[in-house]
Amino acid sequence: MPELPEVETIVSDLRPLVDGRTVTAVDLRFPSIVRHPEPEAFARDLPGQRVVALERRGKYMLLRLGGGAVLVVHLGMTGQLLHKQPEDPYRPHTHAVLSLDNGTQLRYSDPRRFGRLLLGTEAELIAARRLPRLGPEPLDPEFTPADLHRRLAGRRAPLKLLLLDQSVLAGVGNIYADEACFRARIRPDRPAGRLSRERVRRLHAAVRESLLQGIANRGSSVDDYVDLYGARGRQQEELQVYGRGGRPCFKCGAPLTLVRLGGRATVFCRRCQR
DNA sequence: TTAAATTCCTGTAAGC
DNA sequence: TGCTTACAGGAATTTA
Repeated sequence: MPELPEVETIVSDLRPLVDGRTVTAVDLRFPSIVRHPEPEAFARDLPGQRVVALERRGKYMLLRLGGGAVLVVHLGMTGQLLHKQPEDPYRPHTHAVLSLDNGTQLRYSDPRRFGRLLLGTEAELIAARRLPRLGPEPLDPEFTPADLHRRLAGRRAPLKLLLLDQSVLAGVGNIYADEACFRARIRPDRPAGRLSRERVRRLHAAVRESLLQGIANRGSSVDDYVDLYGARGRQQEELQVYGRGGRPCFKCGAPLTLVRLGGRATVFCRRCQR
């Protein structure tokens, strides 16, 4: 699943390849992957536009265009953005192909189609409710333990569900939420608003460390995630709890507990996390 | 405002 | 072997 570290890996690889390039053609092979504007307008308006900056916001990729609009890519669960030559064979479920003025292509494929492409100014996309208001960037130096404490205060939902809530914190998904809770030694089913300042401070550090380790390892390839070139990340080899329900905790040896929180598989260690 | 449930979608794996 | 079924989950939407 592409979460913050996976999207960050793609954006930083994509930057030197696409920054300054102009989109010359758009081929929508599955038009409804475009959620804004109408696919016809998307395919008509994007060609001729030059990419002037690439950013990541939460799990969203933002390609800023010369005209003031932004091309937004969200990978959903199984989305892949691949950098290809025109003669390379298409992989299945390739929904959109963007040709660039250096002769290369960006291809978007997504079997489950939970991902999306958007085009417009940020104000327009927010007004159209296509871009949600996102919480702070966890790796922003200005994001402090006090900020996190304030955002969790008064909330009775399980901690894990708030870590997954993109309006509370942007970019954390199921993998890094479980990993951060383990690293912080906090049970993911604890009511979020009941955590002491000390525990929130630990959680704040744990979230950042988990994400930074993921970036350093070029992401977790537990399912379909690959980078721009189709290569897998290495972070899945470092995961302590995600996907390991019933298997022994690497730290204490006790079998890890698998529960369901908000419909999400959640794994933690009853002995190490309290 | 918050929280929980539902929906979308298909490849994969488990079970019979 | 071949079929059916359950499961994976990000985020929008709906309901309470």
